[in-house]
Amino acid sequence: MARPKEFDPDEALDKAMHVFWHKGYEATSMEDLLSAMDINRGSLYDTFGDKRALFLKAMDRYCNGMVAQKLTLLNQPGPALDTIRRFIRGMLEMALSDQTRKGCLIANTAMELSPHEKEIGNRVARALGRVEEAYHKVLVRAKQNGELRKEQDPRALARYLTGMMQGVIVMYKAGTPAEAMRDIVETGLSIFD
Amino acid sequence: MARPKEFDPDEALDKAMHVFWHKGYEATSMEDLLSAMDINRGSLYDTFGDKRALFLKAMDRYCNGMVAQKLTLLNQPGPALDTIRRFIRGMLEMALSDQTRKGCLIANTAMELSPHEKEIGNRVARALGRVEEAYHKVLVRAKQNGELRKEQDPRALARYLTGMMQGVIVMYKAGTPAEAMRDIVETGLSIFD
DNA sequence: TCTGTTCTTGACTGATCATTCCAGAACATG
DNA sequence: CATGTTCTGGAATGATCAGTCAAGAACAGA
Repeated sequence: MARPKEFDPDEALDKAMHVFWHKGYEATSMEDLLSAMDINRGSLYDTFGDKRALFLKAMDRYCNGMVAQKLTLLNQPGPALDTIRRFIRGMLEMALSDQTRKGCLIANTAMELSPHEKEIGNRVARALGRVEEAYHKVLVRAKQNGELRKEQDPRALARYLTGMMQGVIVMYKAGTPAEAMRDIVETGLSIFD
Repeated sequence: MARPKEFDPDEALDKAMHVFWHKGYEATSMEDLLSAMDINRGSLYDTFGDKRALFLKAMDRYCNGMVAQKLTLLNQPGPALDTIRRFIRGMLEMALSDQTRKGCLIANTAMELSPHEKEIGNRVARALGRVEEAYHKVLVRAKQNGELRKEQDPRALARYLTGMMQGVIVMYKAGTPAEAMRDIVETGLSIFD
């Protein structure tokens, strides 16, 4: 019974997410967000709250969108270890093809805000936990199928893969050449040989 | 032939380094730096230049101090792989004992600034290169001593260790429990078993 | 067409940002 | 003790920051 919004909130949030993803929280100004989202000040504050609230919504969107979608790739049928190898190599190639070097919003946020912002830190931890669980699930299957050695533990391996991929992100943001990046990933995966 | 400084520039730079290390570049204000360094505005600008110049000096101090010192541990005699294991476990325990979760200034800076600031990015890359070289040197010795399998390449392994440790830092900044951190490191090291 | 609600717009606020500048204090040299 | 240089302290700058607000536009329902 009133005037409808002239913009799509999901679309605007998506734009905001990409700005935070690219520049980080502190380095992003409301001006940056406004021009990227192409809406007005009042609309932004009315719809999303303040900068911090908008950032939390952007994180949620990232986790439920980008991350969740990628993790479904780990549910594919076939040999478990092959699925993992394919997944990790795919993530690397995707990263290498991004000229803007945005990396991963979760990793970026972990580094910038986790130690200082408890609520945000909790979300980061939860997101990383979801990643670990996704690896864990495939690795349990690998174990059952006899694809792992006796001393290899799915939980420890899941944590290892989670951590190693975060390292890949750091090296990639640091501008490491593709060849060195592939060395890291292939050597990391050689644990399954 | 004039009034001497009332403060020790090295000491002040060290304080500044710790602030940047703890809070990051953007989140650190000149006020933060002034109060931590316990000097006055004029003195800061006269001695170190502007914020960016101060940050570069802080980075250099970190690389030539903290990092270089740690890397000498990789030059110790004895079995090469044991040296690496000791080094990496030591780094982990050192990190876990830091309640402030500062992490590593190089990794923090890689994530915050490398993609956006070329000059800073170059320093990050150079620092990571030095780390890789330090690993490489020990790994070449390991190879010569027959501590590595035939298919294991010192260069790839050095890159792998460099990257994996960056991942450890991210996970640690994200607040990952010590137990999970040790899983990551021990699984990562199991590549040498 | 009229009414009521919500959205849009842009000016505005006060705080904080990095940086400059200058007056006076402090010291080494003559 | 006098002089010249450098350092100190703090006020002041203009830019930018996040966030507020009021006036008017736009639309849905009556």
